[in-house]
Amino acid sequence: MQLEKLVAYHKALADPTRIRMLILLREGELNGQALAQRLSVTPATITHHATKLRAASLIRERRDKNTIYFSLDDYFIRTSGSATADLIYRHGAEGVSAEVDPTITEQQEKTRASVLKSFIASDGRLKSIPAQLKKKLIVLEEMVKRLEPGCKYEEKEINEFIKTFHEDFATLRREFIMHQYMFREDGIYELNPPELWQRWETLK
Amino acid sequence: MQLEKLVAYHKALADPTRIRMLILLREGELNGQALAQRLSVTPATITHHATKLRAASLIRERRDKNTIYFSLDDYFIRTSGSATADLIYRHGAEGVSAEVDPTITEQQEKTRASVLKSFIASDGRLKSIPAQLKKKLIVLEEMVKRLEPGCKYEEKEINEFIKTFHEDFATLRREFIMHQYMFREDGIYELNPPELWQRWETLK
DNA sequence: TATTTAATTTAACAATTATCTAATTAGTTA
DNA sequence: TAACTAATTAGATAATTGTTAAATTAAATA
Repeated sequence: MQLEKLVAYHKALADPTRIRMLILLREGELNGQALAQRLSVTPATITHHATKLRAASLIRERRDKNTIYFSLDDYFIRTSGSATADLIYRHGAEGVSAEVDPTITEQQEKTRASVLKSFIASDGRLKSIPAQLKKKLIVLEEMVKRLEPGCKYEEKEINEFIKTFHEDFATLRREFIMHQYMFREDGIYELNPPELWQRWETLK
Repeated sequence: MQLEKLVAYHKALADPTRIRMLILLREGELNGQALAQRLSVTPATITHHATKLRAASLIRERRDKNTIYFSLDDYFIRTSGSATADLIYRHGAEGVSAEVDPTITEQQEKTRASVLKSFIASDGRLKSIPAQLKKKLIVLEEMVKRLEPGCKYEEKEINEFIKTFHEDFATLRREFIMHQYMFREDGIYELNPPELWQRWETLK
């Protein structure tokens, strides 16, 4: 049955230790003992979790002599719009001390300007929502910069804000969450720190 | 912490009763007792699950007199590429007895032909992978029709097959799975029945 | 063959969770 | 106010699951 498979997939991702395993594997393959050490658990625990991750096709294994190396299964390649893949593939920068200043080259700035020019009308409203991820992120970031960091917004306020750009507030509000520009808790919306935003500069 | 939220989200979807709640709600709002009856559990159990789904922003509630109506939260709008949303939003047709024959209008067939013309070269290979979902589905379906129903393929075989169309076999193989053209178990790939395929006819 | 190394299995335990029944709360209506 | 209805809470139970220590397997090497 289809349902069981879906449940199994979510169960596989419904445990902090397993998610942390995936985050570690993002940087390359690791063997069982290394994982055990990094996660402060025993090798037996790693075996246990690896079994579940393997069943959900989230990891692969490779044997070299006595050692088994685990790695991410390419099923798990970054999907635009999957918060899970997003967290895992992005987590690297976070762990490595200070935030890298996202320096933007002249060429990138040119791209940005041209995208904004083609999607934002003279009255400041969106002509359309870009379908291409990179362009969409440029536009979303531009919108979100108009919001106050640390300020809590009601859903209605966010809707009104978005409607000054485009009538389809539901879609855009969802994109804000999906690409980590904002988070929502109990119906209240708030800006994320820019380090969490999905960066268009890193694309294509 | 970011990790906890992600785990909570997957936990929310890691239970068959909760998934079935979402599937039921796809057709419209329902109150607690109705849900309890449809799922053959007690109202108390519904309350229990509703609490978790609400915490993950998957459902909303509306009160009318004594009755509380549950509905899908629009956070949960169909995302291209989410197997979960896919199952839930598609499940309707499945439950309702026989498969509806996907009749294709003349106009749709025209669209299809034109898409195939622009993306498939004269030697049968892909010029590029369409970025737009509908076009992508048309092309994927065309490829997948070349595979044998019921036949089990090794990953290597699938890779070879895809490479006769395009060098990026990893991406395309993943798309096959994601859009339910194929399923994978223990590294073996097999065609899904066409009723499960994501239909381009229903889009846009 | 004996030793070493890495991973897995087994058995046990604690924590979490899905479910129920029974009691309670919140809101409506007579 | 009392009676009714729908949902929630509380408490109990059974099943599942994360973790560990100890025993076992598998492979490599001396």
